[in-house]
Amino acid sequence: MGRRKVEVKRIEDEKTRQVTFSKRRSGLFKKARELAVLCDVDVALFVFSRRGKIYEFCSGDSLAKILEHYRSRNDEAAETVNAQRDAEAGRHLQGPDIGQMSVTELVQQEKQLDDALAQTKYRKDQLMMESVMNINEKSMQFVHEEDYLLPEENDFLESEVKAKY
Amino acid sequence: MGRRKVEVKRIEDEKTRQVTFSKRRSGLFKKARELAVLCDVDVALFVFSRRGKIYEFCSGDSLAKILEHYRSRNDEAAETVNAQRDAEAGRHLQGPDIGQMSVTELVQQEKQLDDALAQTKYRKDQLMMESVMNINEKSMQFVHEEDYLLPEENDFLESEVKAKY
DNA sequence: AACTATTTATAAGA
DNA sequence: TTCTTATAAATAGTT
Repeated sequence: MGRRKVEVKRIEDEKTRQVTFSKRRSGLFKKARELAVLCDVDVALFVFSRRGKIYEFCSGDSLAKILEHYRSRNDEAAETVNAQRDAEAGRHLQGPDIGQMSVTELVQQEKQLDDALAQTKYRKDQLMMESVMNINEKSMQFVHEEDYLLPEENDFLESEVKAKY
Repeated sequence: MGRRKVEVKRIEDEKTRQVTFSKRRSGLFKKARELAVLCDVDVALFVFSRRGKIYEFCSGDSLAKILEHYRSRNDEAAETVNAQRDAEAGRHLQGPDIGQMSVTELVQQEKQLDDALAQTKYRKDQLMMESVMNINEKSMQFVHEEDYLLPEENDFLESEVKAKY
């Protein structure tokens, strides 16, 4: 949005970077406030400059109130998850108590869960695709294979299969 | 930015509000990321929908590390313990072998991982926000971006604020 | 979920 | 730094 289109990568020229920081920071806070007001939601925004300045925006209530609200919801979610885990008799995910973990640990845990989830989904899709292919081989032999070589048809098949589960 | 100029006040029509929320939320997160990248600063953004869903953006892991460091700077022993636990984090999520599971089991596992992931994110966000609050409390001054609407005063406030961390 | 008329943000320049 | 302005980007209402 300016005289020229700009690539999204670190601005090397310090003066330009500083000016851009100032302008865009203002714009970002303005938009954060607008989102909060227009859509009646809570927004918390923090920007930490390299020199250690902190710029903060918190919609409406104080951050403390938002956090309190957030905490109660979190606790509810925790109860649900814990109850489920107890019911499962520890069959699967025996991790450390999340409540005791540091931010760094939680970030790491989040990555691992993301990985595990991706692997699980991949394996699940793999199995399901195998099943579908078996069905096709056994009951749909009248279909010409060339039909599936068309990109559109292929994409269609893939997405439909995934969408069902 | 649209067919009409829009007043910055709560959108009463629910459907419109929902659509606007979706659009503007995307835009806000995009701009948050751009600011972080272009200006090489840390940004943390939390949006809480009315239905309790949380959308968060944090630039890199660097912010988590900054916050974590800040949290534990008064407790060197804690850092050591945390580091040890970090190293061991990978051992905690020992589930059954995915390769041996059926589709049904995989679906169940996926749900559990989803839950665990959600829980982890909640807790991470909670801790991050607590950390930010601690920083704000300890640095006696910070920028109130609520004052954004008063450009002159905002500039005055902004000029000399520095956080200690 | 796309489209497009407009408004808004902002990169350069003064 | 502040203002100006050409241009890019976001988005409100529409389909």
